[in-house]
Order: sequence, then C-alpha cells, then structure tokens
Amino acid sequence: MSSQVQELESAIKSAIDRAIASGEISCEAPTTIVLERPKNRDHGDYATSIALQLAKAVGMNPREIAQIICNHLTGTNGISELEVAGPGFINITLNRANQAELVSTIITAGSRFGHGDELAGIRINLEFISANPTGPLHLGHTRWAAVGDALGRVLSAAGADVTREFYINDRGNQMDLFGASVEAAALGQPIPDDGYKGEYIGDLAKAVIAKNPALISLPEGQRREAFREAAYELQLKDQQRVLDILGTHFDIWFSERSLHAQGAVEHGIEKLRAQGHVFEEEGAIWLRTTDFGDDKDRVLTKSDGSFSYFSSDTAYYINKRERGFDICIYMLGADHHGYIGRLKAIAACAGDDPEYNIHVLIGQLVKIMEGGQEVKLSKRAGTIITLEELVEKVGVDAARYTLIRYPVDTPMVMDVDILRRNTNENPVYYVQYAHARIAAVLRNAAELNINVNLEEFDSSQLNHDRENELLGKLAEFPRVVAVAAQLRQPHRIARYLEDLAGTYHGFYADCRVLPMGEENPTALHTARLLLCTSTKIVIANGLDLLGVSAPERM
RNA sequence: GCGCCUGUAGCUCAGUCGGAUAGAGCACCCGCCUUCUAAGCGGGUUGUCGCAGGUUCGAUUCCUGCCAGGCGCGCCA
Repeated sequence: MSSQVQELESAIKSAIDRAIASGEISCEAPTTIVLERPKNRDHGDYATSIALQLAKAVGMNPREIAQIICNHLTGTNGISELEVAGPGFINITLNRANQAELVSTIITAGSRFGHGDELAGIRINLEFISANPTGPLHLGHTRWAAVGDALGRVLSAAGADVTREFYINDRGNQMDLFGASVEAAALGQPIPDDGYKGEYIGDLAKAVIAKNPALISLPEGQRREAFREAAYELQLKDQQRVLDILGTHFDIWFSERSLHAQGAVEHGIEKLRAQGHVFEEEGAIWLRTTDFGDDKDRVLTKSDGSFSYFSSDTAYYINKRERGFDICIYMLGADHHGYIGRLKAIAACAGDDPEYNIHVLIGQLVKIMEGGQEVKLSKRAGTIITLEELVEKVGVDAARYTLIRYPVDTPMVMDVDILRRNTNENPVYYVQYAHARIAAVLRNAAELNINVNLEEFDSSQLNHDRENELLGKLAEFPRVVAVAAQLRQPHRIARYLEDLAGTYHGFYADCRVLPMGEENPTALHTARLLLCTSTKIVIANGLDLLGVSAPERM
C-alpha cells in the first residue's frame, strides 16, 4: 500500500476526530476515509467526499463541514494546498518534493513494489482449465489459461499462499470413447459415431504405435484399454507442452482417478452423511443440495451402485479443504454456470461457509475473428480452434495480454488481424513500447556516464506537471494490485498499465531526460532518470503479474 | 418456464465502497522527428450510459419491472 495515501487518510480521520472533540461538528466518527484521484487535474492530487457523506448525520451544510475539516488539516506535513469545492468536496494538493520521494520507495523495493500483505496467511487453491485429456486445449480453455495464471500471480502478490491446480478428468465414458477412437484409427477402422473425430486422433494412434508396436496385436479387450492409457499419457503431455509455451504452469496436476483410488469418494460421502445431508431414494444415494439453494438434489451413488460425476466433485472439494486450503477458487466456462449453485451447496453441506470457502468464477466465451470472419475450424481438433493455433497466429505476449485485458464475465472478441499489428490498436505493444523506450534512455544515460545513484536523488527537482502526473500514477500501483486480488480481476492490472504507459509517453514528450549536446548533466537529469527507472520497475512488475514479457528493446 | 451473464461514442471496450463536465483506443480531420525508440505526443469531432419507475443532496453505478442478445437447466462426464 502506498504509505503516502494511507498517511493522508489517517490525517483526515484525525482532523475529523479533532473537529468532533472540539464540538464544531457532532456525529459519529467515520470508520474509513476513501481518497480518490480526481479525473480533473484542477481538483488537486486527491479528493474526498467525506463532508458530503457526513452532512446528513451532522445536520449541516456539507461545504461548512468541509471547511471545518480543512481548518483542522492545515499544516499537515506534505499538504501544500486545501480547497473546498463544488457541493462539498475537499481537494488536496500535495507538496511535490514530498510526492517525489516515491521514486526512492519504488527503486528500493524493486520487483517487490506493488506487492502487499492483504491476503497474507490465506491458503488458496486456484483450479482452472481442468480439461479432459482427450484432445488438444481449445479456445474454450484459452481464456482461463491466461487469466487463471495471471490471477495466481496477482493473488500471490497480495500475499496469499496460492496453489494452482489442474483437475484431470481421466475417468468415465469420455475416456473410453477416446480410447476406442484412437484404437479404431490405429486399426484403420472407422471412428465410432459418438467418438472423437479430429485429425489429432490419427496422429495419436500413430504415436502410440510408434512407441509400442506390440499394442496392436493385443487381444481385443486389453487392446482398447492399452490404447486408451497410452493415448491419455501422450495427450496429457501435449496439453502440458502447450501450456508451457503459453507460460502457464500448475503446481498440481490432480487426477480424478487418484481420488477414487485413494477412497476419497467414499470418504467424502461419509463426511457429508455425518453432516446429515445424505439420503436414499429410488435405489440411489443423494445429497440434499436443495437445503442450500441448489435447484435440485444431486445423485452421489447411482442406483446401479456406481459413483456419479457429482460424487467426484464433492470428494474433490472435501479433499481440497482437508489439504488445508482456506479458499477454493473454481474458474469455469459459461456453459458450466449451472455449477455455481451445486458447488456452493457442496461447501454448505460439508459445513463450510459457501460465501468464504468457495469462489466460482465464470468466464464468458471467446470468439476469434480473422479477415472479418469468425474463425471456428481447427485442422487439429476438427471442430474448434486450439490454444496452440492461437499462439501460433499472434504470439504468446499478445495472446496472453488480450485474453487478460477484459473482465471475464463479458464475452470477448479477439481480432487476430489487429493482434498481429504493431500499432496502438494492439495495447500490449503500447505498454511494452514504454518499457523498451525507458530501457533505451537508461542505456544512453549509461553511455554518457550520468550518475543515477539514488543517493544523488534530489526530489525537489521534480516539479513539472508531467512529472507530478507520472508520480501520482505510479503511486496507484499497490492499490491496483490489492483491488485486483480482492476482486479476482487481473484485467485491472492491464488497464492500469495502459494508463501508466500513456502517462509516461506524455512525460517523455514534454520532459527531456538526457542532457542535450554538450550540456553537462544536472541534478534534474539525475532526478528524471531515477523517475524513469521507477516507471520501468512498475511497468515490469505489472507485466510480470500478467505473465507478459517486458522487453529491453523493440 | 427457471437460472447465470451482457446491453456505455460509428467499431472494440474501460468505469465497486453512488460523486464534480461519462472515459480510452480505433476510425475521421489538423499539427509535431537536423539530439533520448514517431510502435510516440498534442489538438478537433463523436453519447436518450437498452427502456420505465424507485431510493437521495446526487444514479452508468443500488432496488424493481420490462425489452434485446449469449449461455445453461441428465441417476452424461
């Protein structure tokens, strides 16, 4: 957190306390003061509407209240100007040299700047993608591959202990169909009607045979299983390879089978039974999720004695909690939004707080446009475009950045043609360019042997409007990270970076950083170089939270 | 029928503790490279914030209803 803002907030709070103590206003002291950065620069560096909020309780004109608070604030260290404006806003202008001290703070903190402890001590299980190992990762998974990874980084930056987990749905009918499809392809037989028909099935069949030619001559029953297992292994490795290219990594690849193998499903059902939410009807065993807002009860054990998929879900949740996770985050596609109710009900049935222990994020669909048309076909998967194809088209940085840039609960359209352009239309370049530009300035400074030692920093040099604007923007970063973590919205980081890059470009255009020609380096050059250095740190830290590279040259 | 998400400039979209004149990029017009990366900067044009009510000093933001679009409602996985 920016200490400067915090100090200011507590200064206002104590000013109000003093006003109450002296009897000038009478009301209960507000618990929190929120400072905002006014859009209009004429409204100072920070503003608060606290007087408007208090007006009713106090029973006075908000402007009068604002004036009283201002009277108690005058003389506060770091404030250069106070103004009551409009209906009762208090606009605060800070002492510029004081603000410029931020440069030291950033450079000292380095890659840690922006990190906080808001979520310290909280263990979070972040589950995303969780695809069937029966085919390539496709467009439906790409959004989470990028956003999930970024969210993991953001939560960690806020101090949380994060474990990223990929749940492998390696059990059930789909796996059998997958095995049968690969086997059929290997034998040169037609793929079953309800089987997998993408081109990749043929490739898998070839790869399986190449690895173990003996499989083909196994007896029929064994053969199908052998193909299923061999293809599963290859397909999973392929998914891991593609995610590796994208820079998304998981701490745990959790197999649904292992859940069953270790008896976790029975254990989960027993635990729920002990909580009193399990009942039998029509030969099946049910969980009474309707007790907690689900629209229907769910079957755990089918009447034929086998476990439902839902029973795996319950077991998995309980398993996560028993592994010590405080919060389980699920990132699901829009077609799974019906799961929110039942997942929350599982938590409630297990005796947890569904509002705290479980958090379900729903990602809306992604469409890809190319040449003015929606891209649907994939050579490999047969139906929809794959994650790998997207990365091949636009590159890792553009793919990740664009996917992360929008809030996940709105449907998005990716225009491949724009993502291939190196212009302003493609925001990732705009941000990366600012970083590369600073890197170039710093390289030039090094050649000129200009001192950029923090000990030589004279904060009073930075009093240009552009410098002030840039400092204000840099000061926002820790709060942006904290809010992004709190709301699980990494896109806020991207939007902030675009804003920051724009502010830097504006500064760069108006404030010459390096000496001109034969000019000797001055304290101002040093101060501006250090301001550049701190901006570079913040851009790099922000891009790192998104998993996007911060290039030194472009 | 029930449920989740969305509706903001010509286009793609930002905008959470309800705040001042609703923003950005693109598109369109006009300027700026004989010294730091022009993948840049500055200026101009662009709006019934889906519609209708309600809450209040104040609503794009909160509540209700409606309209439009997307997606979902298996003893499938």
